[in-house]
Amino acid sequence: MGVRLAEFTAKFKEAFFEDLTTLRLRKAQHYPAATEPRYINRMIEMIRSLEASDIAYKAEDGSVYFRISRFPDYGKLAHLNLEELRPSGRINNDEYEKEAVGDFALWKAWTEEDGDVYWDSPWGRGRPGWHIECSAMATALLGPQLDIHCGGVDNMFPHHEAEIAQSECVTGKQFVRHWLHCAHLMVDGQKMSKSLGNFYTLRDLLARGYSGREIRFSLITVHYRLPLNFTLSGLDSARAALMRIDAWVSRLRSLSGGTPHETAIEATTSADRFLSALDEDLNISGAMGHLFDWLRESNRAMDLGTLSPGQATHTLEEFQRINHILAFEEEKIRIPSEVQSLVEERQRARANKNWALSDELRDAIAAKGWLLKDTKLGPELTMAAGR
RNA sequence: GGCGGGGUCGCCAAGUGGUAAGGCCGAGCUCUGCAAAAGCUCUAUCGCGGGUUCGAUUCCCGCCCCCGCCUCCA
Repeated sequence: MGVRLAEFTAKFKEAFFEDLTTLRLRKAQHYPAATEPRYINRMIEMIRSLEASDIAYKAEDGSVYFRISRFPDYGKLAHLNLEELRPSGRINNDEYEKEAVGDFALWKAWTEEDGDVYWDSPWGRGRPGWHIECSAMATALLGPQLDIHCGGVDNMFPHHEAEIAQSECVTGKQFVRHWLHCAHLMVDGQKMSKSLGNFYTLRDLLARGYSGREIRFSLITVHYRLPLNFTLSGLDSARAALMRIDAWVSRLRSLSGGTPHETAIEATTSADRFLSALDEDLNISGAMGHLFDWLRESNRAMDLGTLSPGQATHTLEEFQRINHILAFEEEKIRIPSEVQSLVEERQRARANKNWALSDELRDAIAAKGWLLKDTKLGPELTMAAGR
């Protein structure tokens, strides 16, 4: 209350962009805001165009609605037959001044509770409807026709239907060539919702000691059209799988050298197999299967000593082709100096074969939340995941 | 009720008309000051009942169960 809209939304935007970085998501070229004047103007323009062709009408409450009877394809995307819709009880007919229940708002007349959030329009003060915002911004930036439009399945109806209706009535062109609808995110077997309180924020998970790439891995493992049940044990298995990839990469690195040389075992080009799996409607699980097959095969070759330095270099280069997509490389973790000095002290104890002190120091390090393991390349630290 | 998406090893998850990828966990072995880690190896007959077929987890029919949407919060 009393907080300006822009001020209120700023912190959420900031958190959103932080999250993108944490999850290693490539940034989009544009992040349009529906409140920008150029888009508000475009929305108004579109609504005027619809009004001119008698598809939009202004109702008594001052709001402008889309007359869905003028767009026969409305409901086609979601396979809904509008005549057979079951009244869900959620609509209170008397509350609206619409001609038909299904008509959706293009422009909403200002009401008391909108406060200072309003724009002037040919229909008076008000604000745009949700659907027109997307049509206006999308067509402004991408033109009248989109190759791919993504969104959650839950938005298929009515939102995507409305977008199609508005856009096509204005531009006269097919709005979207391909729709990619992704399934819901579930948490611990239930739909994630505020009322159930069964949600984790990215910050919660980071605070529990999980890293961005572990969360990324966990989220990536399921096909986009299938619901993903997010669990902490899923994160644990992501962590284990990533450590295995890390170990493989560092093993290849220490072996690599010289001129890249193709290996006999992956003459079938593992990276190609990975990528062509993704070409099949983003079959990430199939692609990951290829990655791990490849990992095992080259590990076996290294065990047998049949992988040459040049082949190791080549394998790393091939891996980069898919890591470009996966972005699974290890992150630099910041080790507190107090922990670091304990590690150094322990190394001295080990050099003196003082195993008792060494073990004691490892416990001390563990008490500070770090897991230490001795590898051929020296001690390695991992942040312990909490519960 | 309508529409859509699912039910595959303890958990996660691919896939195909000819007898089931992969990951995690577990077990065994190797390595190792110990502990780990890491590497290798091993582990399913695909919700239920019919049908089609030489052969079905994969096709058809019926049923059961789970999830989502069914209109103005964006």
